Amino acid sequence: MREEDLSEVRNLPLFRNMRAANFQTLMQGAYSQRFPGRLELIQQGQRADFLHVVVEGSVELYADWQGASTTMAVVRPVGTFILAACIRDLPYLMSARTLEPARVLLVPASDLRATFREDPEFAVSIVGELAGAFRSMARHAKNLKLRNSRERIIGYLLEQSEMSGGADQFVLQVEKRLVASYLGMTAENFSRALRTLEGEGIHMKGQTVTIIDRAALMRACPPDILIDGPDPEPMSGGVSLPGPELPGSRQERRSAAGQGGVGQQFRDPNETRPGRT
Amino acid sequence: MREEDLSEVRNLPLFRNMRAANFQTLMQGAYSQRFPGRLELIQQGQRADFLHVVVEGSVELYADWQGASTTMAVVRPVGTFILAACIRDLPYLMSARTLEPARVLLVPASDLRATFREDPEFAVSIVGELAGAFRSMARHAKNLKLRNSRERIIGYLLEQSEMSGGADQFVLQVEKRLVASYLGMTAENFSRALRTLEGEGIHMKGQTVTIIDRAALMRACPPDILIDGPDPEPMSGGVSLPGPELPGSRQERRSAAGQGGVGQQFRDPNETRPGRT
DNA sequence: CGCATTCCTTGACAAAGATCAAACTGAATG
DNA sequence: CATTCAGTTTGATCTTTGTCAAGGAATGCG
Repeated sequence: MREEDLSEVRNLPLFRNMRAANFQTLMQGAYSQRFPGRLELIQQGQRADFLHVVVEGSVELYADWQGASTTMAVVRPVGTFILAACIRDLPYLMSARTLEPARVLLVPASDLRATFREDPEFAVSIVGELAGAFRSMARHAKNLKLRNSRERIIGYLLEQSEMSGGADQFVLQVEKRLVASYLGMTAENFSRALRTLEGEGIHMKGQTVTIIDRAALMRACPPDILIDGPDPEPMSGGVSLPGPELPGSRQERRSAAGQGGVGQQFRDPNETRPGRT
Repeated sequence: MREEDLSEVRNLPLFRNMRAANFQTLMQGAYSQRFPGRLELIQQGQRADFLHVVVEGSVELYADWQGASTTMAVVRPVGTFILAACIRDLPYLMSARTLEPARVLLVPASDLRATFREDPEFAVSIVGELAGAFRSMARHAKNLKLRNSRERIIGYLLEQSEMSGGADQFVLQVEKRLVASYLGMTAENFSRALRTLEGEGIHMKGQTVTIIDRAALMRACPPDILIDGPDPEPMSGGVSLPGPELPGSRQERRSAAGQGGVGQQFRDPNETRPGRT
């Protein structure tokens, strides 16, 4: 594995604080591998033998049942996935495929578990990572259950804007169909909903989103750090879509777990009207 | 705290394997508290100061946004909740309220984190618990995204049957409205859907469910261990509804964590019983 | 016991979302 | 530069699900 990649991995929240010797041991058992685009890396139901770390490219996590399929997350450098399955030594609940050519670091799950007992700092990192992944998934479920499709779209776009440092214009990082699937709707519905958002605060041209009337959008879907936020200390773990890039910076890539959201406020927890569900 | 309760707690997957001395220390900082029914224990957005262990009664985890509200889980003895928030020292993503009078053990999050570094076995338990909670939440999201309401209901009932040891008749453990909310639909829709399932494999009388035609149900919603199953080694963490009881055993209560279906027994005779409160 | 809640059910209706088919777009390719 | 192909958009239509309103059943309490 290349030095540079090693140091990137070493800087992951997951590996950052462990003892150098243990990191070295872990990495000796690991290996880095290149994959072409659109290749299935793992299938749901398989056993978890390796923790996966995306070093380059991007990987989609998805799930299917009875012919239906849904995107659960996209992981970009440097993010990890299927940590939970490795820890528990159980079958994956999701499948993974590359969206584009990618390089992935594979860390044997057995080494992972062994090192966990050896190195308290590593254990702390692992548990923090997992807790973050849990919270991300909880947010995902809340989003699906508490908002309708229109609101989820607005929430997503505002979140993307937030991740672009609050910019009013940014570029979607993934295909719309994939965003639609992630947000739990059909591509057609997503398209139509975007259409109706034109003139209500959003302008779209290709993959470029422009926020015209932020206030109106926030009225239509008040952001909530208990749904939209990333947690303050970003975790990888691949439970969200990647952040956007600003228009005209095509090759600049950040971690999907990346930037923390600012400027979002709590809602008053006391106002509870009859629920939607 | 009562001896008996302590030993129950000691037998939780989370505390079972830790060193006796550490368990004792943890429990010394902890305290047990009684709450009346329908009382809000924690509100989403609050800071996580204590890990909660339900010793008696039952607790609902729910979330709301803009007046809408949805049930995320119900925790019964002996199950834990909000572990992830404690680990990360971040605000809860969910609120919790008692459904009935309950007794809850409160373990200071700081003690939890300290003990984590001290005791590798405890660390292993924590991470296992969290990994399980993550997977449960992932299942929940998959269920919502890949199945329609009718299928989710069938899946739920088949799962409940499974938890009753495959019995064809069992009693719902929680109000239907709550099940409906958990499954991501309105109570009205739930009621109607159940109605149409009469004569298609299900018979309902009050809270008692009878499975008439299991094969038909499994055709309508093929069970999938990557959605419905509990993981082999059951975790608590409160990310599912509790298991049913067989008709005519009203007072027999099992752990919500015991989603793992059958045969989870407590009572491990080699026991330490730490002190006070 | 009867009243008051709370939960559950039902009906009529409206809205949201899915499906199917077809056309359009834009980038990659020969 | 035409072709191709995946992705996107659009329209028409249908299904699913939510909403509102009201009645019924069960339960707890005075």
